Amino acid sequence: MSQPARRPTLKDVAAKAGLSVMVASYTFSSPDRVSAASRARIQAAAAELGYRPHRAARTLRTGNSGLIGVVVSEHLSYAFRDPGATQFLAGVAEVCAAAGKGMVLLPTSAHLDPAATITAADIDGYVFWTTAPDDPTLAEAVTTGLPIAIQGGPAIEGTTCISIDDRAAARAVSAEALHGAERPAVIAFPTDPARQPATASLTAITAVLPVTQARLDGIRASLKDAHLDPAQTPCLILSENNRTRAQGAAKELMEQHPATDAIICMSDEIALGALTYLNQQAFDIPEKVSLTGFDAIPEALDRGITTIKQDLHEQGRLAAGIALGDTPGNASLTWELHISGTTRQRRL
Amino acid sequence: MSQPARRPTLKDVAAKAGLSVMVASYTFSSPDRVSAASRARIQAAAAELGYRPHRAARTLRTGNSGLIGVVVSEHLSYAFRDPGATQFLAGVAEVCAAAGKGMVLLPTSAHLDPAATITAADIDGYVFWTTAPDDPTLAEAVTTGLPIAIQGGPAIEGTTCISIDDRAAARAVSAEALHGAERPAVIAFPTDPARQPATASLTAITAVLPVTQARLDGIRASLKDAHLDPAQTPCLILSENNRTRAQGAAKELMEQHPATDAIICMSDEIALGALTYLNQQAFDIPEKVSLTGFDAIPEALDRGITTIKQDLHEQGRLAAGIALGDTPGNASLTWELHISGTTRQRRL
DNA sequence: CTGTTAGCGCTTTCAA
DNA sequence: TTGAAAGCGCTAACAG
Repeated sequence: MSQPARRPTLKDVAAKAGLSVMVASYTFSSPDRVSAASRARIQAAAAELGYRPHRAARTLRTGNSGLIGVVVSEHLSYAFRDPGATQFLAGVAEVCAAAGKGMVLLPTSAHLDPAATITAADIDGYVFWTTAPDDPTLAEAVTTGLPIAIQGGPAIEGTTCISIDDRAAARAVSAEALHGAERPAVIAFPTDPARQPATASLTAITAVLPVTQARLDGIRASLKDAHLDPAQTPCLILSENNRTRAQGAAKELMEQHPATDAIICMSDEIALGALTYLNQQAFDIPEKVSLTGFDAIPEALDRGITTIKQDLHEQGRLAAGIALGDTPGNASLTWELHISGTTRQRRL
Repeated sequence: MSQPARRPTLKDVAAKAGLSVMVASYTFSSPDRVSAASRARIQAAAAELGYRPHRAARTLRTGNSGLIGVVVSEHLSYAFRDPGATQFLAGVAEVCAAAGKGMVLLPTSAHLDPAATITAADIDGYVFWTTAPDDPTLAEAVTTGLPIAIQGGPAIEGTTCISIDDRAAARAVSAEALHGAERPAVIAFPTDPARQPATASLTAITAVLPVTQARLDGIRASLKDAHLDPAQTPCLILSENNRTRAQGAAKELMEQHPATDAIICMSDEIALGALTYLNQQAFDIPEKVSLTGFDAIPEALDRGITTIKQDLHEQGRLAAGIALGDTPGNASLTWELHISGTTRQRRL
């Protein structure tokens, strides 16, 4: 009878090589401490047995796991739907891959205990995608004392916030939408987790996510800059950052406010949906209606949307670095106004 | 002097509650074994100390980690770029979230040791996204003896392949493209990892990925069904499943073969790129040129592309279930031909 | 229902 | 350069 299949351990390897467990251990963790001859014997034995280091045992002993935890909002699957999140996470993935680290997408949902979530894996650091200041999962993560990077804020003690100045950028891009406009409107991100779609006056709105709030503030500022009244500016709040919904919202907007001559969209995803509707209806863009987005996703650039360029991919790389233990440099993140075909020229 | 901060252990909790370690352990793992009174005392002590179970220790002891490993091709960031992968992974994510399991995206790249990759985390099962039969990472995963689900194949001993009959589906959708066509062409996925773009006759092509090969075979079969010659059918091979590249390929195709009257695209992503070009050039679709895709991603449905519906999201759910230990049911996966505006009507 | 004992596989510590 | 011992935090297996 052969032995029942059992995963070989260092002990097995050592026995096979006729050396002590420690020589085997050193061979994998600090090869230089071992003589070349011993090293070779251990390696041969390991190969023959199909030995593989046991990660959990190593983690238990050393205290780190080679994994970083990524937390993306309420629905994990959102990570694969939102184009911004997607770009950001691709950057995170790149750094993890280069460092040979794994990336754990942590499940989050209202009915899961945040503590359980955060503990669900042994993790060396966390990356959060845009969340609310009172996110319990975030609070839980902070108590671990591990490095935490948060894209888009909130800026919280014990974490590193990776974010451009959304307020300034939103102000700048809105200003482009507002050239020659008298009756602007806004299509906005959801303002709270419940995600009720709604229409309101711009002054009446506050948002839970810092990013959303900052962009709203920027838009309000640019309205004032242009001597327009936020209280008179309709704002459609979507239930999701999604181009199909945005298309519906644009329809609703133009039917209820047919004189609208500028649509400020809080993201390119929204702008793409609005653009589809406007094109279908053969609105003259930008002459009759101007349109702006935010984020400069490739498709928006292709379709000539005036928007804000920010490098979410690079931000992902940065965030991953911080989660892996880089000391957070104070490199302030840049954005750039990308003026294209959906806005009217600045009058000289 | 206060104690140096140390993460509290079960022992601390037990001591504080004046009970044994095991009562504390049971309180977390099988609460029913413990009297309500003890449970309450343990919970109170745990809360006060900020106790959190130590995952690695539990993993070391029990042998499972609550994590599943996801392997996506060469570039991890591809997981967040390809719309098909994205739908699939959203499904995986959903099941993981519901089960309270984490999802580890394992880094893979040519210069990383596959063994290291597979070992990079303690994992209870694997999900692979479409890979090649000789993928060394896959081979390594198989040696672990853990459950493995592979979307799109290869179908390999020791794994569960989650896939529709791509050949039959490709044959069916191509047949739609070919109604009334005499000079068809194909725009195809990359055929090998080196991903050289190329143009060739359809007969000359073989592909590394089973999915690609099956779709090619199906297309060839439908050409024969229609008494057309695969050897006369140009096939453009892309370097990436990407609509921008597909748009360029469509341009190249129509410039070099202006009489082309049907374009069979291996995915909706490709079809969307081709459609953009054809629309720009004001080709009459479907009268002058018909067009088909594959996968039924939402945008393709919106734009009226004739395509194959398959539920990648559901396949992701299935794959996750298998990786989490479900016994692979033999539910054969279905697909459905979705006929829309980009193909000519079948002649009666 | 509660407690004791042993040990998961590895690496730190210290000694040879 | 190598080795023996100890123990990381937890839970399976068995008593009581």
